[in-house]
Amino acid sequence: MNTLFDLPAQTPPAGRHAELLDDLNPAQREAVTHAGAPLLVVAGAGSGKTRVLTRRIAYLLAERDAHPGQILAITFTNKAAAEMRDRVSELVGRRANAMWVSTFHSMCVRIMRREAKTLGMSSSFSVYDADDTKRLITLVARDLDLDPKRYPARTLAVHISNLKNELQSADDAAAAATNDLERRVAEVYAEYQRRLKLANAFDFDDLIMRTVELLQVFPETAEHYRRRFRHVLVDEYQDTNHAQYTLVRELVGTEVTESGVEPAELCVVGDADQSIYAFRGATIRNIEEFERDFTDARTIMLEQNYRSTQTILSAANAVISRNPNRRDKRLWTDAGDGEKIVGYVADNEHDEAAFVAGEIDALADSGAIHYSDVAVFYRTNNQSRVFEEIFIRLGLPYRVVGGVRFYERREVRDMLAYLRVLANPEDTVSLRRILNVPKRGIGDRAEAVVATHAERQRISFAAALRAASAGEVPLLNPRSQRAISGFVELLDGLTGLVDEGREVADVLEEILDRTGYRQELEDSDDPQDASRVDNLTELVTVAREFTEAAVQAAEAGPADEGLPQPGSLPAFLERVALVADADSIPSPDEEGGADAGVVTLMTVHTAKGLEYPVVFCTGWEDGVFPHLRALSDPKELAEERRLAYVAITRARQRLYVSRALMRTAWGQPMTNPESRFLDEIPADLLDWRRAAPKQSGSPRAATTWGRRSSFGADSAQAGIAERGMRTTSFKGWKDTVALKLEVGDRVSHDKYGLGTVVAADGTGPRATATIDFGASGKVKLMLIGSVPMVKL
DNA sequence: TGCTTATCACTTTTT
DNA sequence: GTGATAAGCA
Repeated sequence: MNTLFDLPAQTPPAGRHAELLDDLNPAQREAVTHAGAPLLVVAGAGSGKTRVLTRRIAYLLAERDAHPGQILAITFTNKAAAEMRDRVSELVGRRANAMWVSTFHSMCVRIMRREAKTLGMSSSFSVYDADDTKRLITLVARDLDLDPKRYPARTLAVHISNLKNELQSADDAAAAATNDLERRVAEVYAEYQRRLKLANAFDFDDLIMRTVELLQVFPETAEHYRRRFRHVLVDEYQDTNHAQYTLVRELVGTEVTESGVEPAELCVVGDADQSIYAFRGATIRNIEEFERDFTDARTIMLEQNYRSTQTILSAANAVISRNPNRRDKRLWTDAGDGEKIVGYVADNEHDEAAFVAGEIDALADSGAIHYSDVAVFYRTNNQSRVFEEIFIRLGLPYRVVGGVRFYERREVRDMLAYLRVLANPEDTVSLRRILNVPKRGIGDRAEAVVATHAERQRISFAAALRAASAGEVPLLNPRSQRAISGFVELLDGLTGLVDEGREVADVLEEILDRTGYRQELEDSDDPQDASRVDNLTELVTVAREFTEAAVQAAEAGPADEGLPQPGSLPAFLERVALVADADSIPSPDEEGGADAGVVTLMTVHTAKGLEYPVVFCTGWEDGVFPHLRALSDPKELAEERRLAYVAITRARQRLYVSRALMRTAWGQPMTNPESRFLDEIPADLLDWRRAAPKQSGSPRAATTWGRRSSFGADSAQAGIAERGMRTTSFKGWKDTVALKLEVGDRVSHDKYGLGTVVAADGTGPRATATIDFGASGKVKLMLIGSVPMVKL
């Protein structure tokens, strides 16, 4: 390791750290050395973004006399944060430890732990993740007597989250509400927020929003952080939402404060073309408007790519260029054209998987690659199944990344809920989760009685539970009361262990024993429960290692400010809440050697930020990728296209694109037309290993279908006649008596593809619609019964 | 209280 | 096809 700055005698004078710059291209160098005005680095895929960021930090320390403590670098994932810290450490040595390199969320937790009291919270607050949030909203919605069909918790949660991302309070939401749903959401939001506070908890969105609030309402607090952080760097800026953008602005400051604190130096790095999280509130507005948001801002474009062949880049450029209103950017490389992109049209998803498996096998046999060089991408998680089936059959080693995560498994979450209650007794969601887990005779009825008591007495659920245990809740039957007393005693006993300072893993073991949780699983004959036991054992191991790591860290140096006692229960819970297991992705370079590694399977979203020598992009069909839900909305379609761009640009040497003519979804077969993105790849870059039958060039499947079947007025019964060979079918639509269509509606038909309603006649069972399917022509269809078509 | 059966609805998910 | 919730019954 190069520990330049730990060796004072050898520290060269300023201006001599040429090695920080000499292997950079001119644009990169400029991004590293730029000083003063806010800087936006537009970093195309594979253009050396991380290198620029880490070098810039090293440069700030070496050449511009910045202190590590003045540096704040913000990322979205812990993995990215860890990588950045490591790479800076390699350049500057241990001094890197004094920097704040963290995710938005852990940064906020860190600030809030210190400032919680200012906002009326205790610093032992819990952090609620999506699942906790949904549970609490379910409770709230039930208490407000909302019909769960009309207002599902999921929907409410999404709306509330969006509001928070826009920094809208419940009052704001109520004031702005224009329809029933919005009014209900505002109501739920207000009550949900009240309950969060009662539970001494923040949800993920709160962490950001309330930190913004803190900085805005308490200028002296804001100034404290501004004084401290003179350099703020933000990675993946295209993924920031409004709240995060505001947070950055507040941290940096926009003008000199009264006491003379200048705005900090800001550097953000991002690529609007790789923005794929709009559905979570990310807005590329932040990157597009950077120059307007920050006066005198400077923009530097990184377009030279060090990852892929020119063929791959040309395909990526061609696809992404179809997106409207985008800043033009063209990736290039001096690495040469490389192989053509291999295309394959499979009969069905099994055929597609077999092709992929066969290809991987052949490449591996030829010695050209290791399994770990290969990644298979798909749009949705359920597509992984066919690949797994065939990989298992062929004995191809693989690994699926994503899907149900370790920390989302029920048994793990149950144990964590116990721990959270021990750390924060007011954590109602966790408390109610474990109330009757494992079964101990405290049923829904008893729970409801306690909840009502809490509400009436205006006390917390925890307090009401204690009251119930002491027999102070008259409506409770004696049997339930005994059960509750037993539960309260159990918790008290466990709390005693924590107070004694027993380590987390020991406490976990005790919970597993004393609650009978482990016993119950071991006695079960459900094979799933055996793996649950394994997961719990794993959790104990994780906790054990966590404590050991903390002990070692404590020997290495003093504890960091703003963090819980290392190795403690709160520290463990924080790690689990904010770190999860994102870093479980095997990287190609770590594997190899004697071990050829495994093939990696994942969604395109998960693949962002990764790269592989060989990439299979599968399921490129309209309705799959781009996803059906995105077809009707140009904004969502543009996001799908960015997703395609991300997928393509993950590949270093070889890229495969495949689709299936027919695919089983939700138990029913459906045919999908070729993905429009396939069509957007220039034909000369593609080598079709197997093309679609009966077609030249690559006309849309919908077109072919439409031309072949001669639909006229007399085939108005098409919707019924074709039932047997129906392709798409979704339960919700199958039994619709009549699809209500109006002129101008957009529809998606199983065979004809997308169309626009040009005429609608008749009502009820005689209703018909004339629809213009573009290239497939105009078709008149009956709307009765099973219509293989959806309104978009 | 708790087990069984019916019903539904189904992207993506850094934290 | 699946997994998650809700009503129905022992």
